Amino acid sequence: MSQSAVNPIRILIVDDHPVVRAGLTSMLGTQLEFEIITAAPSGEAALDTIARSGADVVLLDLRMPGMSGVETILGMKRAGYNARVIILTSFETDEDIYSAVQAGAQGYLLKDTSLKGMVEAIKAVHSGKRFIPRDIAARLAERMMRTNLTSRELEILKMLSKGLTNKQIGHVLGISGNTVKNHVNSIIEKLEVSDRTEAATTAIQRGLISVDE
Amino acid sequence: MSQSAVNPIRILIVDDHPVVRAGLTSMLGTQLEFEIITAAPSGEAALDTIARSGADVVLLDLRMPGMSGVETILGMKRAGYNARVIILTSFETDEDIYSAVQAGAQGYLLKDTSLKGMVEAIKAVHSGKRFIPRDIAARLAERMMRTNLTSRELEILKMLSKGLTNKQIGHVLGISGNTVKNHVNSIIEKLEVSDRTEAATTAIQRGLISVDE
DNA sequence: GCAGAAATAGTCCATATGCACTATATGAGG
DNA sequence: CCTCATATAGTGCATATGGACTATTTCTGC
Repeated sequence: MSQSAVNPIRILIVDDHPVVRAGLTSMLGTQLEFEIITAAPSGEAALDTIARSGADVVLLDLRMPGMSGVETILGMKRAGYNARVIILTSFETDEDIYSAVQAGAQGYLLKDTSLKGMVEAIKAVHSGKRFIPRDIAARLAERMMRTNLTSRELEILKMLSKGLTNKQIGHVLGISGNTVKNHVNSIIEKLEVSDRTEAATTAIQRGLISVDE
Repeated sequence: MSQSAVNPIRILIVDDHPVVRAGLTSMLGTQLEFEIITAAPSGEAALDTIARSGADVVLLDLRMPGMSGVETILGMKRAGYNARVIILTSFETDEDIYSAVQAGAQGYLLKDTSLKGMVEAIKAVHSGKRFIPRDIAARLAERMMRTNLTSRELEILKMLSKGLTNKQIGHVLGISGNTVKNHVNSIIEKLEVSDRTEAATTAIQRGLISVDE
């Protein structure tokens, strides 16, 4: 059974930016084999819509106010919807991509992709394949190889990046400053950096922590 | 002389993302009083186009590969084009906004703005007013009040964020570690942070330094 | 149950950091 | 010419940091 205008791929667009919704609708709407069902502004709205319309492919923005892209994917799974998901985002960190793929996204697209690239990705994902750009796939593999920080280490990393000393961190967490020092040392070792300052900046670069939290 | 469909506001869209170009064209094209001249993918293309078409208002993405938004504004000034400029971006640091306004942008819009907001901004800017959202204007004012780092301090801040010690920085710059320490202390004081680590992370947050340089 | 990972806590020690000073040289602007 | 900002260099000191260890507890996977 091949795709045709008679049996189009039903696409749901989920993005909080009006410009992006209009852009995708306008670009993809020119393709005969696609049918844009709805452009939803949020993950909540998407779950609502998908229940009624039964989309084949969901184009999903990762960063949205309220329910994030990853949360939306998980919500879809919980509700038993098995539409295929393509993540669509502008600026991405390795952590973002990783968690989205972990959650069950089948494709990954950058917003600067051309119409041709998007059509290709949507068709690939709809036919059951995965679609992840080569360079991003490489980074993903590297990310999975990398020794991960434990949740405790991540917690301490966040506090350290806000300028807290080991003693202060220990006080907040109710553990000794010595223990914090141990954690900081293993953070430095795992990230292969030379001190806590570089640990903070590389963590931001890799998306392990964000600048505003 | 009032605006009408007979004498429309001529708009040039400059953005490297096909989706955004399509979205803006589709959204603004519905307005009778606007005429979309071209959607150019880069600053270079924009300078070319503006020479031929004479746009009234330029919607300009700040972050583009090649010629940045700020460079495009400066290029326009040098060439003597006096179209009014609205900056349009997704994620912005205070430094970005500041330099764009310094360069001569009259308006500032986030990409998650609604059609209504965009129309308002374009009309305001075209009629000679400035259009900068209240919260962004506040941040801009705060930014201008803030004591600036000297070029030496900025230089040291960059190295410090890469994990270099004062002694190492001194060695690279050919000055004593004591002097570097003095600079680091004034950086910490000016940024109102508690140590070098927080200095690095706040600098990234404010856009004083970037994560990949 | 046992191995291994993770979190906890500690010691020792060399070095780095942050802070409070003083002091000199230089260049820009009134 | 004088002043101010900047960059330079230094001293002294309390504290923080990073590295190398040992050791106990708890939890998870096999």
